[in-house]
Amino acid sequence: MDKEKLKKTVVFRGMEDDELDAALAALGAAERKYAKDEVILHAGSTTDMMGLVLEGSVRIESNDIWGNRTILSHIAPGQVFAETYAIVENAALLVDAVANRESKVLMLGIGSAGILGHDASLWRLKLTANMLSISMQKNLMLSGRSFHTSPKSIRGRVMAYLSSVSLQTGSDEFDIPFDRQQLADYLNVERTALSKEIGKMKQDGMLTARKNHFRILKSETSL
Amino acid sequence: MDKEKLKKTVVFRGMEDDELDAALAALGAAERKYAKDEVILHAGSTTDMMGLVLEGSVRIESNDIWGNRTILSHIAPGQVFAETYAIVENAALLVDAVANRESKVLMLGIGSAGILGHDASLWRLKLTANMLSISMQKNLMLSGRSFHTSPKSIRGRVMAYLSSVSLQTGSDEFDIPFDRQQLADYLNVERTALSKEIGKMKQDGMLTARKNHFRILKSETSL
DNA sequence: ATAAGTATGTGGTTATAACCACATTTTACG
DNA sequence: CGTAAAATGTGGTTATAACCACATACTTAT
Repeated sequence: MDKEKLKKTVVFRGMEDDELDAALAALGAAERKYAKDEVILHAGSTTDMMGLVLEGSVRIESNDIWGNRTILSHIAPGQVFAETYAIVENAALLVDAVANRESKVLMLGIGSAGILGHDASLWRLKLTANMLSISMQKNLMLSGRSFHTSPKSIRGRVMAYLSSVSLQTGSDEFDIPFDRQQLADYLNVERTALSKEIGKMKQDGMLTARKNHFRILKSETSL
Repeated sequence: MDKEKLKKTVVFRGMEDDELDAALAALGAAERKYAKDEVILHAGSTTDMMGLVLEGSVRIESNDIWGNRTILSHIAPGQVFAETYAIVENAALLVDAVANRESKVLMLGIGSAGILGHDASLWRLKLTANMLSISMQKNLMLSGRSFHTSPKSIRGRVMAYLSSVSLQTGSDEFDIPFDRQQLADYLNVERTALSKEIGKMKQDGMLTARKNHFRILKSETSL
């Protein structure tokens, strides 16, 4: 297990060699190999360990009761999975974690005893802070997406999304990081329907748009 | 500021008196009063402080560029707000935090310097772990909701939701914590349309449902 | 400069869910 | 109980978005 690589991951970022050693020992770090399509963590079970992908890749997928499969995300080397389930007690996994191809994963016991409870060592503080950072970042993405997809109409979603970008950039003119297809996927709508709606919004004088460049037009009535 | 009450909040849970004192001092804890409808944190700005509601209540609302307001949540005493924005650097608030009525709020500087960086004191570790717990819990809710509302059809959403509950309870027969209206709101669909769809799913032999009690029927074809 | 490929927009059709008005069932409680 | 109130279900209509087929614009490579 390559320590230099580990020290660059989101989990162990900022640690010194001795801290890393202590952390790995305390967390019962165990390197495991999985064959392609081998299930690492099963939906419905609980875990006090999270996974850190070392090599290969892990996919998170859902298989509902009636047999429909949805792939939710891919975890690349250096990234973690199942961290939420490991830390929140008694939370059953709603998804499977499956090796996408032959993969090496470092399993880390951060559950209950793992993170809190004991001494105030520096490695523990750093680890917890790193996990906090991971979690909050994810949180920000999730709540943003939730907010942008909660309006029922396409127009509502576009407005919610563009408002956010406008706030982030502090301007009413900006580029978005999506092309039409990606924006449609993000907003959970169909591409051509999105194109149509953006067209209508132009006609209604709400905005101008050309490719991924948008300008918001506030109508006089909204003052 | 009542220390006993603070020690019961999600933020300071598990701290001893002296740890609480140290924490409050290091975070520059400042009690502030807000009048009804006074804006505590403005959308578009950044903050390195989170709020802990002591008295009254705070609402999180969004006002988009075209003037549409959406109330997203209410924060009760003992609960926190803006914690994500405080910790994730340079993240502009997408929402306003507004006093719902005359309220007392404890502002806590947990940003950048606030939480990591320094000594490995016990209070810092506990605080960070508490924040981690808050964040992960929220995370779990958000990703669940996102997953349950991402299918485009009502049927898809119902299936995703019921699958999750079934996994959590480990059974194909269970009660859900929502009545029809609440489930409709949660899944972001219209109540009567939901009732209809559940009716169709019964006809199709996918499930039986009576009020908030459901039983999943796996058809032979899905083996 | 042209052709090929990709991204975006548009018209028409269909499926679906919102919406409205009301019937029926269930629950609460005097 | 028995009645009022609340929750749930149903039929019919309309609005909306998905879907399909294709036109147009823009990009890239040769």
